Amino acid sequence: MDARRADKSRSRPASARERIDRTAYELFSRHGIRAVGVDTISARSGVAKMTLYKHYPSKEELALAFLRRREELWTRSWLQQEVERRARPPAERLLAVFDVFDKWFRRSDFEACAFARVLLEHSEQRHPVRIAAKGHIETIRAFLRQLAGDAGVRDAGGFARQWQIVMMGSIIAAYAGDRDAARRAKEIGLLLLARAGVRTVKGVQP
Amino acid sequence: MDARRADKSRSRPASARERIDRTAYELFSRHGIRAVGVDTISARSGVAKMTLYKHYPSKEELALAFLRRREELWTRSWLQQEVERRARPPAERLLAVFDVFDKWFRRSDFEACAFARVLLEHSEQRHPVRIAAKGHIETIRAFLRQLAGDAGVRDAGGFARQWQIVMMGSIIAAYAGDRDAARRAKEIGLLLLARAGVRTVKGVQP
DNA sequence: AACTACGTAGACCGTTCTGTCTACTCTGGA
DNA sequence: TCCAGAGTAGACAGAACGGTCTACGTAGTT
Repeated sequence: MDARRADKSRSRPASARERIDRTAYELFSRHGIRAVGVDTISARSGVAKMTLYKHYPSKEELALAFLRRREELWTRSWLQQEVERRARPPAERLLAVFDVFDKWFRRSDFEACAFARVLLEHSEQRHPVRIAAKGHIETIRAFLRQLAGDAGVRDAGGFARQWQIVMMGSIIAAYAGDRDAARRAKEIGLLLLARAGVRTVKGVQP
Repeated sequence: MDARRADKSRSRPASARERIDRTAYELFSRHGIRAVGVDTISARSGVAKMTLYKHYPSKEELALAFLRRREELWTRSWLQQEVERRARPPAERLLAVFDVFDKWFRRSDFEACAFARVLLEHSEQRHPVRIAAKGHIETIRAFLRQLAGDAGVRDAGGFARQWQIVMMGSIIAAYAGDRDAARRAKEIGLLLLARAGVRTVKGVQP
């Protein structure tokens, strides 16, 4: 078991669990939870259904695990990492969100925001999956609030909420076909920063 | 038949077709297309399934009819009407969108944007329902573009796209729990109008 | 009185859904 | 050598899905 952990990074054949997680991530990200059945995940991952249910007692648990993975891979390892790589000053980092989005929106496999999709998929207020999706959206906002605070914005909380409105709106717009949604959103971002009295090097591209 | 048409506005018992449309509207608006089965619509409307399939040859056709009805009731009879009722000058009308949204977001039965939900529900690019949802989003944007043009905005098309980004973002934010999303969005709207060089009576509330 | 248009109830079909069960195989230690 | 752990294939259950069919009821027209 320890040996198994040790060379996790090595090119060992992926464990059943990993294959389940990866496949669920791909399919749930792209199509949503409702649109993907466990049979499909079982087949596409090459893992027997019984094994899947040994790791996750229900589809709902699998969905929750998917959302956690989405936060790990999309929010943290991708969005935050990319933003921090592209700029140092917090205000520039906020703007960099839209540079990262710009590349994302132009990918042929652009899949939109999994958290928003899952949120809209579940209309029942107290549904665990909906609550989880809300939580992951809050995680993103906490990151924005941190940047806004570091940039010297007075009401960092309110600012972050406005920034996130622009972010989510641009994602839907892009999914509806507007390839330039990120550029338009960045312009709005510049207005928000200007009003907050934050100086920026107006538009640092990659 | 003519007699039936004549007193359509009278308090006659609703026809089967009307009951189907009304029920489909309520359920699809709130829960999405995938989450609602035809059996449920049949049962809740009190209309036999065969009658439903006599009016709509498939669930997909019913979904398309729902989207058309949503445009009729939500976009035109509600959003546009309310906006035009609340203000006369085009710039004020643009801002009024967020006053209307504010009331909407605070309703206990706030159901978010059906077009966005349906768009995210259908990942297949060429799916008729997805294409229709895109079209209805464009209809809303055409309304915004008209107002922006009337307000003297130079690039009315681009301006409308930015306005819609803020609108859609605020809807998702509200659905994720931010009751004040409309107020925040209106502030962004003021910035956009100011930058476009449009004078406004900063914040005319109902 | 007979015809037509519209609607009903409910059985039914084939498929897909989540979730369970059995019986078997492989592999890595003790 | 034997055993435990992990995984396999595939059948299966029970419900829900979209969609079809029959046989019947009823209201209005001619």
